[in-house]
Amino acid sequence: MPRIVAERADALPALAEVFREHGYEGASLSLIGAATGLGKGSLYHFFPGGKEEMAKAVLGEIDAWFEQHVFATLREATRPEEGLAAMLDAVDGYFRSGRRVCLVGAFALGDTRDRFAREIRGYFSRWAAALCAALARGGRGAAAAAALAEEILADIQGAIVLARALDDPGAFARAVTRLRRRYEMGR
Amino acid sequence: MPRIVAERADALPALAEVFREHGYEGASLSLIGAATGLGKGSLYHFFPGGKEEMAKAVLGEIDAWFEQHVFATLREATRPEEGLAAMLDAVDGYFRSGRRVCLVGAFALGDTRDRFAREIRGYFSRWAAALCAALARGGRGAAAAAALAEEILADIQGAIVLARALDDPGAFARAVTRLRRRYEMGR
DNA sequence: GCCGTGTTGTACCGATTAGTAAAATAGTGA
DNA sequence: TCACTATTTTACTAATCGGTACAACACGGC
Repeated sequence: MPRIVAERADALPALAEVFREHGYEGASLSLIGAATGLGKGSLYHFFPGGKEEMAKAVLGEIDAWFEQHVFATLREATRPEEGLAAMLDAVDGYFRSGRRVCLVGAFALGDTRDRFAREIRGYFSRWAAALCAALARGGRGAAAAAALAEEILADIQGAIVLARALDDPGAFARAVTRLRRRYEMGR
Repeated sequence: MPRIVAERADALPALAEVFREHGYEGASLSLIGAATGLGKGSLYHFFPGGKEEMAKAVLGEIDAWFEQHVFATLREATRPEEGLAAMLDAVDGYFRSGRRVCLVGAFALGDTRDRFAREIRGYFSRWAAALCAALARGGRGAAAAAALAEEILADIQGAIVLARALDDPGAFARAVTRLRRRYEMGR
């Protein structure tokens, strides 16, 4: 089995960047080819399902990253506040302190949502569930924890929108420190 | 001057809906034609600048609507809490209680932002400014008012993302009531 | 009725789209 | 070296893209 350097997974980061910047429809095969350095032949060799399979693979990798670095941390932290602080650190890093967009959120706003409804809903609902559980372990009632989890997620996603709209990453950074302070996870 | 039924402004609502659902790139002229009932000839007669002019017109109308129903209300309300309550009512109605997306926010997340950077930034910065002023008149310090205004905007935009992602308009409705309660504007 | 202007339908342009097919290349195990 | 297979290049669809040009149409003033 010829195993050169090329791996399907190697193309995923560049692929993700293209979808993030141009959206699903806007990510043309020529843009994808330029970003990944792969010709159409290679792309369809690795992703026989075309663009849809590429986007699904990207969503899968994003999901796995959050599962590992965010959801698991939230679930496993001995003290819930530590889990929340770790989540904010990971999120701040992942979204490049407001300079990077949430691909899942961007997909959710457009008509692309219907195509990847399962993946999008899974990402956010598992994030909300992990966050909710951590808040509940922190002593809050089930209802309050659920409401708070939703508010925190909305704050993060909204801050990304705002940072892009105002062209001011600071809007995202301020949201993160605001969240850190509110739940007394200051650093 | 022949003044039939057709007015350029008559096409704007349908036009806005197409851009909202499909994004700027995804809003093809055939989709636009189907939604407005106008052929290409008519569209380019009313909007010689093509899609870009159509989108600018839509953004302008949205801006005017918010200026009239949200920003002005925030500025003119005798008691600031009334202005905030009126804003939440207007926003809840405009976004169809979470079943409708914010076109400006959706544009901000994609590469369409660069094309309409001025309009997008203006919309959000004027909204933030009006909200900030109302909060300041309510007795908060300048810095606290600015931070709070940003948080409220992020909460609204993030709730729209969440509602779409989870396919649950309730996520938006809960955010609105949450905001109403927090600032004691219950109804 | 006619004229002029505002509106619309239609044919067309070159460019680009996603995707297919197959020939050519390159690396690996024997 | 050879055979086998993974990978890549290339050429090619058929459809659609945004946009242009222009002829046909509809209406109001006269």
